[in-house]
Formats: sequence, C-alpha cells, structure tokens
Amino acid sequence: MKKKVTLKQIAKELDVSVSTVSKALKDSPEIGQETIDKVKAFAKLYNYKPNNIAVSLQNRKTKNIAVIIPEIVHHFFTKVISGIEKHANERGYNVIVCLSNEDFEKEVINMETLANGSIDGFIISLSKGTQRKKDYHHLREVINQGMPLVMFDRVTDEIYCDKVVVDDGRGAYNAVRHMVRSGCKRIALVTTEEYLSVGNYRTLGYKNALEDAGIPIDEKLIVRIDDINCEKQIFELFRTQLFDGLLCVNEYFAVAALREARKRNIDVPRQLSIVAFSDGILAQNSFPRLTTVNQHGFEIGETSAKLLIDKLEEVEDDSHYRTEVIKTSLIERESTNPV
Amino acid sequence: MKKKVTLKQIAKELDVSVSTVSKALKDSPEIGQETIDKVKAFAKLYNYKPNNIAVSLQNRKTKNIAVIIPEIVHHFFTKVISGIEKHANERGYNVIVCLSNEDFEKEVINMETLANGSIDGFIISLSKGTQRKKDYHHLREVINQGMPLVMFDRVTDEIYCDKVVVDDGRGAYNAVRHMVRSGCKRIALVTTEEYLSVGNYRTLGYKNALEDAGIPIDEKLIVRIDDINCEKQIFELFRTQLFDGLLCVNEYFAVAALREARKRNIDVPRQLSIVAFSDGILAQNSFPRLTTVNQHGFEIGETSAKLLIDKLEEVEDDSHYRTEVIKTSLIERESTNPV
DNA sequence: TTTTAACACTCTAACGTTTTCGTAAGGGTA
DNA sequence: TACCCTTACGAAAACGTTAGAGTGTTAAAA
Repeated sequence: MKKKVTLKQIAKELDVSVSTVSKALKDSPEIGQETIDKVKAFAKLYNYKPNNIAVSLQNRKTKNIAVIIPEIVHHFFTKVISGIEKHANERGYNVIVCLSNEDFEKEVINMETLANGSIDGFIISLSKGTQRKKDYHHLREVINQGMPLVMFDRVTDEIYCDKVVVDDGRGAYNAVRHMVRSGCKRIALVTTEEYLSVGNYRTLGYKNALEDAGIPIDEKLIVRIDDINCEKQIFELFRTQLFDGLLCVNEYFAVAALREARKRNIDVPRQLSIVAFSDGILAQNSFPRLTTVNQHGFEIGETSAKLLIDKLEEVEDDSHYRTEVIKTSLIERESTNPV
Repeated sequence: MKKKVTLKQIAKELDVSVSTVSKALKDSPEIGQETIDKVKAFAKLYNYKPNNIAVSLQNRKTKNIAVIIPEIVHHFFTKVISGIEKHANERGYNVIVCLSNEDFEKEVINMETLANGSIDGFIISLSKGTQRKKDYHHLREVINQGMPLVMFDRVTDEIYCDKVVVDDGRGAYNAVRHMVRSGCKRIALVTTEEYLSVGNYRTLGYKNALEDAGIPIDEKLIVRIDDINCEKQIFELFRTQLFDGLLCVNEYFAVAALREARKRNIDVPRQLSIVAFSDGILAQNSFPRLTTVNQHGFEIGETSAKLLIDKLEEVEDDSHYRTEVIKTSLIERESTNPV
C-alpha cells in the first residue's frame, strides 16, 4: 500500500522547494527547463496527482455541483441527470446527487450540508413537500451566500434565479389539438393535485386547446389524482364518463388507463385515443405503444448544467437571470389515430 | 449577499483567538463556560457553519463516497443508488454519482479524478467495456492507495475487495423450477453475451434446474442477445422453436417476448410462461404483469454502503474482505401459472 | 566599473480548520 | 516564600496546495 505522494515529498527528494515543484508541474517560465524535466519525470514515476481538497481550499472552487431531485426512480429525472452529468463532465465538474424524497426537511438538510464548501452550485427540482409548504428560505439563503442555483421543471416564481422549464402548457395544447384533429370529440384529462406547478400548466394547455377547438370544457372530465388511489380514480372516470380522448400528465396514469380500457374492451386507439406526458420506458413498451409528449429530459439536464457552469465561470457577474424554455415534442405512436 | 463567516472573523470580533473559538464550539473543557456561551451565541447569530473543505483537508476525510455505475437510466441501478443514498445519509455521508456509460475509459477517468482526495471510498458496478477488456488496473491502483472499494452486481474474481452480489444462479434456478412445476416442458432462455458475469451465472442456474428436473438441455433454446438486434433475435426464436416456458435475463427482453407472443396470438400464461429477471416498472406494468426474479436492488445498495462505511470507520484495519450474497425472490404475477 | 536585468529559485502567506503544546494568573499547600 | 496545580486561554504547526514577493547569481548594458 503506497500512500499518495505530495509536493512536499517530491521537493524533499529532489532537494528543491515545494513551490518550485508546484511551478515546474505547471510549466511556469520561472523555472528552468532542466528542473521542469526532472520534476515531471519524478512526478510521473511516483504517479503524483494534486490533492483536490487542498486545491479546493486554496482557490475556493470545488468543481463539484450538487443536483437535488425528488426521486431518482423516475425516468424523467434519470434523463435529466444524464444530461447534467454529460455537460458537467465535459467541463471538468463532478456531480453530487442528492434525493429529497419529495420531503421538505430532507431538501433543506441536503442543501445545508452541501452549501458549506463542498460544492460550487446547485441544480434543483423542488420536492412536493416544498411546493406544498411554499417555504423557500433555504433557497434564498444559498443565493444570498452568492452560490449560483438553477431550478428546473418544478420551479417557483418566488425565487429569482436561472431556470429551465418545460413548455408544459404548449405540450398539453399540442397533444389535445392532435387528438381533436384526429377526430376526438370528448377529451378527458388525468392530472395531479393542484399544488404542483407543472400539473397546472398542463391543465391550462388542455383547456386552451379545447377552447380554441370550440369544445366546451367539462369539469367532470378532469380528474386530479392523489397518487395513492390512482387505479381507483381512473376506474371511476371510466365508469361515470364517456370520452374518446385522454391526456395523462405522466406515463403511470396512462398505462393505468390503458389497463382499464383493456378490461372494458375499449380499443385503443380506435375507440379511445391516449396521450401521455413524459416519454419513458413505460410508454415506449406498452401495448399499444403510447403517443407521448416528450419533455426532453436529457436536454433539460444539459441546459441546466450549462446555465450553472456559465454562471460559475463568468468573469464579471452581471447578475441577471435567464429562464430557458425547453420545447416539448409530440411523439406519435400507436395510441392515437393519425390526423 | 453576505459571505460565509469564518472562525477567524468570529475570533476577531470577540477578541479571542481562533483556537478558543474552535474549542468553544466543541464544548471543550479547556474553555470557560462564559466564553463558550458568548462564542456560541455569536456563531448562531452569524449562522456559522464550518467549511467542509477545510475540515476535510485537516483530517483527511471527506465524508463523500463515489458510486460508479454503467447507466442510470436503468431501474435496477436507480434502486441501488436509492439504497446507497439512504444508508450513506444516515451515517453522514454524501454520495457522488458517476456514470461510466458502459465505457472502460470513462470508468478509469472517473475513478482517477475522484481518487485524489475528493472521496473516501468507491462503490462500483463494472462497465461492459471493463468486463470485456478484463483490465482492472484502475481498481488495483485505488485499492493500493488504501482506499476502500466495494463492488456490486457486476464484479470480478480478479480483484480482492468487499463485494455484494445477487444470487443469480439460484434466482434463475428457482425461476425455471417454478415453471417446470407449473407444467412447462420446454423452457427457453434469452440471455446476454458471454463476457457479462451475471449472464453466465443465470445461464448456469437455468441449466442446473433443467438437469435436476430431468429435462435435457437444448442449446437451440438458448439465445444470446447482443442488445442491438433484440427484437429480431427474439423473432427468430419464436419462428424456429417451440417452447412453453421462457426465462429472460432482463425485463426488456421479456416485454419484447411478450410483444412477439401477442403478435403470434400465443396466450401468456396459458400457452407460454414468462419469467423476467429484475423487477422493474416495465415488469410491473406490462400486460399481463410479469412474474419476476426480484434482485432487491435497494437492499444491495444499502449493503454496499454499509460494507464501505464500516471499512472506512473501522478502528484497526483487519483487511479481510467480505462477499455478501443477496438472495433473490420470485414475485409471482400473471405471466406464469400457479404450481 | 557600476547598474540593470534576466534567470532560477526560495520564502512566505494564505485558504479554514483542528490539535498539541505552552503559559500566565490565581489559588492552595508546605 | 517557594512550589505545584488548576483554570482558561493563545501560539503555532499541520493538512496540501498556490501565488506573489523576495533573493542571490550571472551576464549584459551603460
């Protein structure tokens, strides 16, 4: 077991000073070529690598960024992480992933433990707990300390910072419009509870599309699911209402609907069109495969990382904040009819 | 924007020395109660938090552990990460996630950049590239530096370290036995290419189960899929062979088979039983829902984190290595018949 | 011959902690 | 009065690095 070699040890071996070694390794013009060669050879021989921690302490940069997400067992977030990872790695940053598990407390704890030097900046998607509580003091605190923060997907207007959001409203609008054009007359919506920002935007898009198509909005066709009784609530929708189109705000709701449709011998897409938000593996592998609103999670991740690192590395800090809107796209598969 | 306050600043304000402040905050008996109270009050007022980096440098511990996995967009690995996160957080550690993207080079780079002080230990599942290349120098190097390393799932015998593996052989064995008992006579296997360790163990379990049941092994019923031509190879299997049972080493293969079966109007499970390895969302939401071999990814993560942190915190290092075998369990759903 | 400049280094401080060692003041004992 | 022991605190080194300021030698310019 050979321990890591330090500048000091190299310096002692070669009988030069620590600073000479440090500078030699950086090809400083202050150091003679001979010495540079000698030091480099020795460093390579002993496989010298600078200690990241010491470097971080010195220049108050860690080259780490933290990503705080509500859940990792969720296709959208893993896509985002992949995107963040890719961009961050390309620019020499490591990614620390923390899970809030949709819990306000854990989100706060996570941020506090990391904000003390471990990282240079945050990328966060708010937990349900935080959105419900509307308590953003931990975000404010971090920003006040001068640490850049980027929010994505689940954002809030109450905090000023860089943001990356999905064009949820337009995504829903386009999905509904597509169904209308393909012949649907009564389109239902399965969405989440109200405190979730994205659900609201999607609901709005849904309503606008219906209005523009001259179809009256029927509140009985809108069901807000509380996660726990998903199957039951969908069952109720099918039992009490008639409809020939269905927009679901995530793929879980959509496959549940697909299942219910099959039980009732409703043919998809002949008798019922279904479109799901988020193009995950479920949608891609269901039967029939689902037409989806792709949110481009990977791109969201890349963009978030870019915004954050740009801010970290920007020379003068003109602190104006940007909001990037990532366009959705409709992926037509087998659960809808062609227009 | 108020910058972080340091010990030095507190010391200056209160007109005491830095060491007094440091000790006071730790309730050192060396410091008088009055001073302790004064310092603590001031620290709280200014929201003092010790700088993690400085602390890390001081005691050569970062309280960070790195997890290197091949892919994050994969249910099994996200489960493992959740397990690691949970255990690590409970013991005060942060988790740095790195993706190798199944690539040998990236795995090496990741380890090298992190091994220089940023983290205290590694948890890794080998990339396909590494398993194909059989080059483990980067692992050896890390271990030689005295940094603990835990391997999970995709491991190698060539490296001595703590390991957490799934009982793949027995999992496959039990799955096949279950199908035999429920009446299957000809059971096929869809597995991966040979260099992947887990695939081999599963194949072995499959063969053993058949032997024990007195069923001859027919190599034509074993198909090794190269990831790219999945659908086509499964199509070929169905076209050329007759079988009433099918074991797939992952859920993607299984849903592909399900799809092919439906196209051919083969009823699952009446005419064909299917069991899939890894109990992910696909298996849980397919139609019919799949009977699976659950690998307990969350538990694997927890165990890996436990082994690593135990090693990190153990007082004397009796360096003997443990291999924990996580038992699989068969989750019976709708794609097999009851015994 | 003196001044200057280039060269090739070394010294020192700094980043923010922790920790060991030292020591002054005060009180008690012999 | 001399000695010792507490109590309460400070100084300094250390972790490993970087960077600016300083230094000694030599050679070229004035």
